[in-house]
Amino acid sequence: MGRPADPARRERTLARATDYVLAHGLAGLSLRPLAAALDTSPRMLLYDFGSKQELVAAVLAEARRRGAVRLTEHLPAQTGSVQERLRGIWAWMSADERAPFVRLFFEVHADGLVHPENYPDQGQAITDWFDTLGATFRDVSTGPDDTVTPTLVMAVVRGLLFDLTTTGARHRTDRALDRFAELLHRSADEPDAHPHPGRQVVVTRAQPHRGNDRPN
Amino acid sequence: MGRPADPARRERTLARATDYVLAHGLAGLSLRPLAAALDTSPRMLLYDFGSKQELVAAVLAEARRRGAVRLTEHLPAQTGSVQERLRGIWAWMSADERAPFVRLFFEVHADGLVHPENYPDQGQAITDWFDTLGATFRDVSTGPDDTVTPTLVMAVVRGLLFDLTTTGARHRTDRALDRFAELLHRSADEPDAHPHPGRQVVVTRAQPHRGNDRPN
DNA sequence: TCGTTAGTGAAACAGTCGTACCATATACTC
DNA sequence: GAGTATATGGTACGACTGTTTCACTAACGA
Repeated sequence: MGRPADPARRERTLARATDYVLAHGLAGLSLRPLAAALDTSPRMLLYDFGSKQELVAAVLAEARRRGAVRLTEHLPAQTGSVQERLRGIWAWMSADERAPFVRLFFEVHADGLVHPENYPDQGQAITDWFDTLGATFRDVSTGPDDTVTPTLVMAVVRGLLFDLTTTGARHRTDRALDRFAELLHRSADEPDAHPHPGRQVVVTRAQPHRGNDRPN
Repeated sequence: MGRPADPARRERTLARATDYVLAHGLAGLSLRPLAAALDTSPRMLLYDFGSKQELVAAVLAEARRRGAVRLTEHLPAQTGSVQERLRGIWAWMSADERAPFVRLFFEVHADGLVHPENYPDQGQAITDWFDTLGATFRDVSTGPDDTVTPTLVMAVVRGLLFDLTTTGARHRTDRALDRFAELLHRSADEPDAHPHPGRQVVVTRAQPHRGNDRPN
């Protein structure tokens, strides 16, 4: 009885809103301009999502979903040398098509530093990479549950992305990644040519999520 | 003739405003709460700084100045092994006392990605490290004008800071840095055990500042 | 046609924002 | 005292914010 609901409209709005946020960023997001760009009204945005906060959460989830899909279909297995795999990851993540995602990623991180209470599972966005990258770089890992290698690889990629997005120095960042790939490649060839006491298998898998300075 | 100007007041306000921004972040900064916390009025803030934008610029310059002072007095020369130097840099930058600076740093970067026109010299904040770090890690550089090694070192530090501030995983990030230090150390011992054709001295010093997608 | 539910436009509300205007107070020289 | 430049308080403006309220239409089953 009554007019049937149309969930497709909400999905369509969500998709277009995600496009909009990827193009314009999260910081200055406002309902009225967003609604105007989406050929709808702030009234309908609240009708569909309840509040701006929930809308943002839905948009971020959608963006994450899109990024995850693109990634898994791009990193199927470990093929080629360490350098080739690393270069592949870097080329994919630093490509111009990924720039909106990278930008949103940094924006969310920065906002999460000021308002950590709004992003309860942001740490998971980091640790989720472990399984994927751990499998990709198994030959240069220190053990089956090695979290240090994925941590370092992702730190290099994120740090270089930070540099690239700030300076635009494509050549310099490309070469820096090559240098890292070379370092990592050597460690595979000579696993213990120089014994270092600090080298040991890591046991910890998931670290507690920052229970330090903000007691909230 | 007339009442003498009191430039000390502006300096005092700037110092306290910088404290406030380091504590509360840049994103939600508003004149009225800021003025209230500084025992002054929005009227005086505009009187001293002209506009909010100029105030923010002054605060960022002051924050950068503070950070630079602390750094130069902490990294005097290259002492100890590569690992020790790298660990020293990491320990200093990831210390809790630096957290407000790191947070502001990431916040400015994220805002710069959305509004690059507001940060004309942000690329310099990256390339400024080259001289300092180039001197610190001269023994593992590929040449006197090597920008790749400082780029990679800073990328690792920034990427791990990104991880640490998100997940709070102190132990895991510490170990990841140790792993990188080990990789870098080996490359010093065996400078060319494995010849790689891609290895060569970099000539470019300062890259053009991202004149790509935003023609403004 | 009527009842019922979903969708939607317009307007208003209560608040915040940066900033401008106007008056006045303060501290100095002459 | 007058003259003058600096410093400051108070207030209001116009533009924005997320959200709410009221009225209304659209689409269905009975």
